[in-house]
Amino acid sequence: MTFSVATIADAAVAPPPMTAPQPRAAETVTGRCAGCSARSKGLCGALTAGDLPDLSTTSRPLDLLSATPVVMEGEEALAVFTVMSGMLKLYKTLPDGRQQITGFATAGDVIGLAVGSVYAYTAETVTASTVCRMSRTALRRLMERHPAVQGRLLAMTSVELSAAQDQILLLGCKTAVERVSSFLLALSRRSRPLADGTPSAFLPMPKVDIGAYLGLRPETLSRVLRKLESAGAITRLTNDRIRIENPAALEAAA
Amino acid sequence: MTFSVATIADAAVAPPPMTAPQPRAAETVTGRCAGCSARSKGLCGALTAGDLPDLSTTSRPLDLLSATPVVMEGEEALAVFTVMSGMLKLYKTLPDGRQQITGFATAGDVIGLAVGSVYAYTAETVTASTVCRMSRTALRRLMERHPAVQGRLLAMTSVELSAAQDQILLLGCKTAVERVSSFLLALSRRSRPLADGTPSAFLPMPKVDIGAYLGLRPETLSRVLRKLESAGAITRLTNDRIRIENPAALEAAA
DNA sequence: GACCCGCCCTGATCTGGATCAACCGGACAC
DNA sequence: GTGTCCGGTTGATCCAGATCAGGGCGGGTC
Repeated sequence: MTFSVATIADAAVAPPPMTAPQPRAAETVTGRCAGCSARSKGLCGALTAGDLPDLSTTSRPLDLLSATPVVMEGEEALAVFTVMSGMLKLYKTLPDGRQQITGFATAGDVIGLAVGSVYAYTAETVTASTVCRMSRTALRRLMERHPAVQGRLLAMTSVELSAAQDQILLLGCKTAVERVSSFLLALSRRSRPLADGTPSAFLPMPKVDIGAYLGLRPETLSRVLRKLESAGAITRLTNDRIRIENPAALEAAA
Repeated sequence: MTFSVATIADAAVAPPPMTAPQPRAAETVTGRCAGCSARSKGLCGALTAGDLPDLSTTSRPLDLLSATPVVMEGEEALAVFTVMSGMLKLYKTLPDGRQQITGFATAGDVIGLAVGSVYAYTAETVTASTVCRMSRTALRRLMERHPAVQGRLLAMTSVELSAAQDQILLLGCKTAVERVSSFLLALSRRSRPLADGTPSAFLPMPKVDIGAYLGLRPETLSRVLRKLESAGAITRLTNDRIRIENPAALEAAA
């Protein structure tokens, strides 16, 4: 059962959470982007403050509940979305329903860039998220007017390509323990350390999604985590937070 | 045992094969690019004939024997290379020696683009090949002078990213039969059909390399090919040429 | 010619992770 | 409260593909 992106995106707009930027009536459209927490990231980081009117008039923020599809594989690629907060999973589906998560998107990431006229993957929120929509034609016009945007897009795509190749290495060569160790290390690099300074990893997505990202069943993931814990490499603080006790041990295992 | 790229590339220049474009003494540098068989592909396709002097003065063709490394993972990324003919394998290596081939490059492909200052993968010829070298600084200058080159680079990187995500799906979800079927179909799309019109696939690389690309051992690859052959989906004409007897059966298996 | 070497193929066996099944505990509805 | 559902965990078993082992063949050198 598929829905059009616009339909879902509009229907699933969440009641405004306190954390999301809410334009006040007196606020100008320029001000909306000026106050954006993701302003320095994503595509927008390539623009100076003077260019903000170009942005504000063409982009529109959306607050989304969790489990909301934003773009659907195979549908016409009409817009791109910059993640402002929250987390999304990007995945591809085989005809028989098997799914492979190709990545998780967080603040600053851009989703929905398509080579052809249709999206190559599905993107769906895993937590309540805020994304900023820009139509494809607006993006094209922005690129023409501001060449730096194209450069930024190239840089971001190159980084993603490199990450995808790392994932190919992981899926093609590594064992279950190596995959999980690599994943936890990568997460811990993007996550703030705990109050006492030890690194940690934040896993808001369900275990089955982590498995679908690493090419493992959730049962296997659970066993590996317990193995790492009993080896003293990690401690499971809560269901979605892991403390890295021994980064060197994880490095060695990855 | 690693060698510097320049050392190997210079040492391994092959005796001029008859098929490679050979600049004659009277030929101008502009003429060299004008006669290039890969002119319309790769980066150069973004340039018009009038821009050829810019290309010819900054790029240099190299004839390479098979099994010659062109760029080495971890070495300083000083140049990019456009493949003019032949085939290269791109791979990443784990500390213990396991290798994952992330792709094969053929005419028109650009290799050596790096996010940071070092190459993220090794590229090595699998057949005798001709590549065209351009320094990173020359590429940067070319992009500044010709914005279309940056656009072309973005398009090529996006296509590669999409291909990498397909490969992630393959490695994360698919069975051995599905992987080989997908691979043969992808190859047959890039390969000319046989004289009688039936599609075919050309596999100049050793079986162990195909395996390293698909995340399979060569023994498994051999068994799967036999299985597909006895199922009537393919016929092995020679060691490096396969006739696709039943594309629909392969599609179904992929 | 004989020999060697690299690549490929085939058979036998092994194993890491998948699959199947059961259970637990927290969130939610009623 | 009770029932249900869903995500996670654990144990038992299975199997696809890895690993181990041997043999064939074509191209190269001497």
